[in-house]
Amino acid sequence: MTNIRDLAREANVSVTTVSRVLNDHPYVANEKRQAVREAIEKLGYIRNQTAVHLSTGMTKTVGVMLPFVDHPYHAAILQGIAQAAFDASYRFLTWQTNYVETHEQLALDALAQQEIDALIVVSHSLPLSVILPYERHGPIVFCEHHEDVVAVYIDHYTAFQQGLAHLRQQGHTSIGICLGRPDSTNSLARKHAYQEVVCDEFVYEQTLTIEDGATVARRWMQQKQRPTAILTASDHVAAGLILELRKQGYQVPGDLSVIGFDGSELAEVLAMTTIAIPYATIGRHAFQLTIREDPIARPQIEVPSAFISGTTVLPHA
Amino acid sequence: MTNIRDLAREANVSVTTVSRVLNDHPYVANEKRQAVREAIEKLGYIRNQTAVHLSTGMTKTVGVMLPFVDHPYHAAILQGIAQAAFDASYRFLTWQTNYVETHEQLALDALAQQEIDALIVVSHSLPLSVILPYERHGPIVFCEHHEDVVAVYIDHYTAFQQGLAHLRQQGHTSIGICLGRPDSTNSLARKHAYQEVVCDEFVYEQTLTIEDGATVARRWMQQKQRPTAILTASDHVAAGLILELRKQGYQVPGDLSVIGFDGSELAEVLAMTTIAIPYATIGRHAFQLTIREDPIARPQIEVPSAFISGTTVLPHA
DNA sequence: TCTTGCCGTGAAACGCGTTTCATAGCCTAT
DNA sequence: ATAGGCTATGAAACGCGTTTCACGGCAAGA
Repeated sequence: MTNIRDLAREANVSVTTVSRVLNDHPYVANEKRQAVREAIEKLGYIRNQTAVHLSTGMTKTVGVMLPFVDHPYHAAILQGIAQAAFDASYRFLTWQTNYVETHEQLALDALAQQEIDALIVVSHSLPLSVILPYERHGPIVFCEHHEDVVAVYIDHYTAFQQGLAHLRQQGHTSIGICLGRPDSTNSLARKHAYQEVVCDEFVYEQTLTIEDGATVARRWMQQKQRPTAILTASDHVAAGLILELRKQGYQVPGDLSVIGFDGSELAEVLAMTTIAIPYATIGRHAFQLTIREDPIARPQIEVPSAFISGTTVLPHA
Repeated sequence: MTNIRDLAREANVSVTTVSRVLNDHPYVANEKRQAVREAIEKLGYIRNQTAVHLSTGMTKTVGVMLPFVDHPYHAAILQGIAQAAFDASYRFLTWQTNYVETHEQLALDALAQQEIDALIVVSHSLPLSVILPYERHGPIVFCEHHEDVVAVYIDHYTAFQQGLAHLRQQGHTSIGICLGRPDSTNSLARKHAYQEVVCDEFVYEQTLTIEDGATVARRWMQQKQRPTAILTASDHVAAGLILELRKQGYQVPGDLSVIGFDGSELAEVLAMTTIAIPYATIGRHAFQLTIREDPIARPQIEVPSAFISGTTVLPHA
């Protein structure tokens, strides 16, 4: 492999000058610049990026810690990160953690070991007390709300309030909710909004996928005391719920009103009442925050959710 | 930042010995090994990975070139890659290209510039004549079939034949197909299978998403001459098609039989007839092929598809 | 007793681009 | 005429871990 010293020799200049040409620095005479360019051409030189990384002390790479790359919600955030990173000529490394703490730790290690310049935590199970000390090695941005961290998030409390208010306006008093991981930050905020207005609790936990939604449907069908409406934590869960109910001969919204969450394509095609979240925007903001200039301040960005009226909610008699 | 020379000084050994301790090499006396460990502890040493990368000439990182990170089909492959890479202590960098050739080129550049050790091409639009020369910089593995390249793929020709044969057995003679990018390798294979058995062609192109499926439904409804069955190139397209038709009062499979493609959760909950593809397996194999020992041979792995009988196909009178 | 051979250790080279600092010529403002 | 500033250029240091090579010591096989 030819390196810049070979180029310098070939072009009769110093390595400094070669480096300047490579980086488009000014203060290089045109003849020398030309000579270096010819040497590059002649010797087929290709810049070694790992050397650049070592030399500059940065990798122009951010890490992304997320539980699953193939779940629609996370993939949508990833999409936003991918786009913003691309625009800024950054790369991103992904740690798919499955919420396993030792796997999450590897992403933190990578930050400490200077493999990445910054870390975006989409979702985590390690406590903040473990994660935050790593901020001394580089910016860490969260995609969910915590006090005193850099974060871009949506207000799940308010979003759920909106959904619940809508159902109550429609006369529903017996309302159920579907949550993901029961103790996640987001679930706690949702449960909080729920418990403020509801007496009889119908909480379905660990619902993440379409299949989980179908499972909720089966549980609902077997219940003696049933809610007349369910607010879910994802369109996929809602879709599984709706489709399974209909498959079994129930009416949605006739027998059960359902509200989704995400504002996905799936909600659109099912004409689902849902709460739209701009996930790609979250990803983009998160990336932007990693490369912000001020490393001291801890900005927080709240992105808005939007209630979308569809055909899966009916007034309750 | 403390480095191994600081450690060597602190522990009264040479940097070589420190390196050996760090890498668990034998031939280090226990006292010295212990002394180095204490120095690491005392000085809070953290290995600089970029230096390791430069020194060893490899990054333990593979690149993934794919059009979209948030499309179910690609995300599923990514999932397999993520898992296999994790198991092998590798990382992966993702280039989301949107099929833009200049973006694809950046992934190739990264391979040449030693940012990644190998590249997995999930899908591409650059011609092979541009891509293959980069094999001299590291292994390149494709997730679709081409002659004389390292590849892991499914036989779309045979898979489509299966679907078509099923429809014909059920008495359908007027059959339509949905394709993605019309000139992609996979689409060509599919079209090939289709044109071998069908006279009247109903080809719906550029279908990738649920929304695209709904669009196909609208087109189908407006057609005078309509197929009685449609074979799609993805479950999402099929789902959009089915749900839109039902929303408009048509019967599936009564008015139109539909076969999906992927074997996704969505197909399962819709009890869709589909062709299941083990995408995660493709991703895993692809990763394995990047770190294979023999860099000369060009192995190919064909992964099987599986016809899954559901409730979206009805015999034609 | 002599030769292998393994254990243990370190100096120095290596991978390679960036950046600091010093130097020098030349022009402009005072 | 002189100080100050800009253009140009290169030597050398820097970032930092790995690896090659050489060498001393000791034990086992010949």
